[in-house]
Amino acid sequence: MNNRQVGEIFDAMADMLDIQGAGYHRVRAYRRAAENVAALGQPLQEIWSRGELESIPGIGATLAAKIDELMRTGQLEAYQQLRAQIPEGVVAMLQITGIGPKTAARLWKELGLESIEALERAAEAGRVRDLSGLGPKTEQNILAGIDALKRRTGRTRMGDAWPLARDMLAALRETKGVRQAAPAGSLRRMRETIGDLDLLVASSDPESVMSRFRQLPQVEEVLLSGPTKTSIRTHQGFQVDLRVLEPARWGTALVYFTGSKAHNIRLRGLALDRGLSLSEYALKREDGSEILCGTEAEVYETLGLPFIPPELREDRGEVEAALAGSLPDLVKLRDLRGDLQFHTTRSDGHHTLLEMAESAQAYGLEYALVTDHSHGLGVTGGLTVSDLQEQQAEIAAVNRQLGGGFRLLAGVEVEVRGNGSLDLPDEALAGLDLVVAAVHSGLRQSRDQLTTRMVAAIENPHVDIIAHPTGRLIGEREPGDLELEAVFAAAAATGTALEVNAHPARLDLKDVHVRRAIEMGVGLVISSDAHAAGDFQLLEFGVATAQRGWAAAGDILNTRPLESLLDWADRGPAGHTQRHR
DNA sequence: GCCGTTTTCGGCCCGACTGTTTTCAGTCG
Repeated sequence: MNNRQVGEIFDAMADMLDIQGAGYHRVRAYRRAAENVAALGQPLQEIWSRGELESIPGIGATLAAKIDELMRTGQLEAYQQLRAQIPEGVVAMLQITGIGPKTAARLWKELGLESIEALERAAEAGRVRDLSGLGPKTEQNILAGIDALKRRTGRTRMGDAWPLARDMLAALRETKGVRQAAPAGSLRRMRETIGDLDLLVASSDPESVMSRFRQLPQVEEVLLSGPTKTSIRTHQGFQVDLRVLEPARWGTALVYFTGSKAHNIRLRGLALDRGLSLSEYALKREDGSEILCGTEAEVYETLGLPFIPPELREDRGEVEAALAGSLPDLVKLRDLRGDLQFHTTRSDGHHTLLEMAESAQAYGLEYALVTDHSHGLGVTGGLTVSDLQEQQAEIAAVNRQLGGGFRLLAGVEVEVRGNGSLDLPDEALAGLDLVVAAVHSGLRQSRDQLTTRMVAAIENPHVDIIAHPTGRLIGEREPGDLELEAVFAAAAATGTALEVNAHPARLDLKDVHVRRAIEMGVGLVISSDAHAAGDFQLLEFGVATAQRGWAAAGDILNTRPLESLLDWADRGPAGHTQRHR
């Protein structure tokens, strides 16, 4: 029973309790527990075996007992009972926009509808309007919502949502009266996937902004539109919400719409402690007078807090840290001096070594490590020992050509074979500046097998960095079944670094694992995994992921100057012996 | 169901929009 499974059970229980009409706060307690379990970054099972479940925020005696039951028996009586009482299809109705727990319960109990399909037939037949309080419009909205649900492909990757947000905001900025325009919501917090896109605009002429927004070429359908809020659906079925407000209220609005919801609730609690009420419009005193905040910093300051970066706003301890003055000094994009994974046309990259080096230099990097695939990864036509030697000569030539201020480093992304050995000989690896090792095949191995294999790679004295440790592809492929605690322990013991792969499809390690790895003393690197000259910009996503994992510059090895990085890697035998003690 | 320099009970964030109502419930974020 892993963290994800427990979280899903608590979330499902929250849905079912909600339909049953359980109290709002009880339902919220289950949802909060689900979120906090998902945010742990370490196995719930280990916390359970140490008897420390109640140390998890939002887990009290009752929920701890439920987790205990799940861990011991793999079952949960209370969950089974709920499932027996409420048809699965009724719970599924909650996914339809516009249908909440109250409506779902009534459709089920009063119309006998037990699935989305049955609901669709009833709505088409005009039977839904028979319920008091539901009319023809609601019926049409339900049908539109079912249609949207069928087309919905789940959450969108951060890397796909950003271009859409940038395009729409650029268009809105051209509208008269606009002072500020920014993304908000999970996109601004740089979550790996985005549900709906939230945009925020400050303008003296809201109606012009709304009008422009409704007419953007990306818009397929206007879902709702009022003076301050408009929601649309794009042709791809992606929902975008726009809020427009007056510039003087920008700070409170940006805090509010950036969220997370859980973070906002904490801020509101702090406001109440100070006799204030916080909304998206202002902080309000008890006498009704308003404190307007034009910046986010003013909002936090009024609450007695330092500025909390959006990437931390998940109610994962950032409010406590802010109160204690112990917020981390997060790593910034500009702290990165180099990149430690990119590819060229020698394997599966699209540009030559020189083109990639020039792009890396133009991007502002001081060094970059070439890491074409080794030959074991057949699909990419990877490097043999002699290819690697040829490339080293080429690297020297490019370094001479580019001159000072930038240094290309010799490396490889060597394949970790099924048994944990590497598919290049020691002699070939010894001549490189840094060696990156990765698993690309056999990710479906058993937990024991995969973990043993990964630990073997980590303990290999030639290996400096493990690339994309879990192998996941967001929305496409589940991570390998790894015992990450063992991987982190091995990495910390040997001084082998783990990668935070910046590609938006990977983001691997992910945020909560970054945080756990740092706690365990693991050194990290942020790498672009660039396959084309423009891909160094992806580093931004890797930095954001590290920030979400509370990483400071000191936790990230490629923030170091070249000399210091090479000292760490120390290719000499003594250095390795020392580091792999 | 959680939680506590308001501590074992009584709180638990705040507001917009819609559809259906004659003043508001439900949903959403």
